[in-house]
Amino acid sequence: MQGFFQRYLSLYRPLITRLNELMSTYELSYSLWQVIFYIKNNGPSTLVDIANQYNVEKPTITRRVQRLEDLQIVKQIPGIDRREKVIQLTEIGEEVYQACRKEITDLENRVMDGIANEEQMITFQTLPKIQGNIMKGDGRKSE
Amino acid sequence: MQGFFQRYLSLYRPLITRLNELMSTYELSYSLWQVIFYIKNNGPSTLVDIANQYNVEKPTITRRVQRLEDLQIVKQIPGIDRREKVIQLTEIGEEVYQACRKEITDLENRVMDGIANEEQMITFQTLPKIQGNIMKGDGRKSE
DNA sequence: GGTAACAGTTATCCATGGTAACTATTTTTT
DNA sequence: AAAAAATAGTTACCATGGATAACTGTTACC
Repeated sequence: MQGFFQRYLSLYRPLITRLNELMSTYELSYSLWQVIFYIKNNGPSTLVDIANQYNVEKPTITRRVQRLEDLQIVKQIPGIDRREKVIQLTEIGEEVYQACRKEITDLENRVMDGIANEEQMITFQTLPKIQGNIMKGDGRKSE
Repeated sequence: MQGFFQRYLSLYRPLITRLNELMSTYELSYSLWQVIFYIKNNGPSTLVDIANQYNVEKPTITRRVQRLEDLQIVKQIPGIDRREKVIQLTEIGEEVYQACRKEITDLENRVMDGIANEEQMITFQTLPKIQGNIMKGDGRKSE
């Protein structure tokens, strides 16, 4: 499938730019949205939970959470393990989630305009398979 | 198609990391590769040509080309319009192109492992349609 | 020949993410 | 139970990639 990477990657910048525009209304970006999305769908979570989910390092999540705390979108709740910082959505956070969720879903629909349902489904299913193949080949532990 | 963006975006970082690893052998990154690829396939080109192709600003391409000149992968050739900087692959550049082209194509094949040809084709065709929909909605000029 | 448009560069800034080194806890080992 | 190892999080610093604004030359237009 020669040229696949090019096609995949040339969509990235327009898409992420669009998403960030969309969320700038709430002083958010897609990277912050990921955190909101995660704790909304998985309940109160630690920074390590989130870092694992998105395959990024801990300091990256530390920063995202700090910004969300500044925006009063998340707050820390007491946990048993005092090493952990368990965070949760605030009420403001819930509202922001609902508003963004709607806008993102709308965009997801618009973006699929004129594309047959079957094609959408197949693309939807194929992307994670590709990701699996890439991450399988990572072979970090095999040294 | 709820959750599409998440699926699309979660593939980005593993993929670009993999590509950059692959090209670090040649002191390259994917962003530099794009320039090499463009002038290989379109012949001697100006910085504006390249910037237009990838929807990035001119200073971004200035930097990429400077680094490729340092690496002796591209060189400037004389043109009629003395404002323009027409660049072309050097002999070293040609060799690097061939080597990278091969490695990237190999990776493109590996990444599609276990995915039916039909699914590959549909995904391949769907991505640019989505991109079209996003960029259509940009409406920059319509103010 | 003067003005506008264009190609490219420089300087500066922003967003995102990585690594290394550290603190504070908890778990494991002995 | 004390020592060592592992874990969660933070801080400081750096790299990449891209944007904008302001600038220099050069060419096109009238």
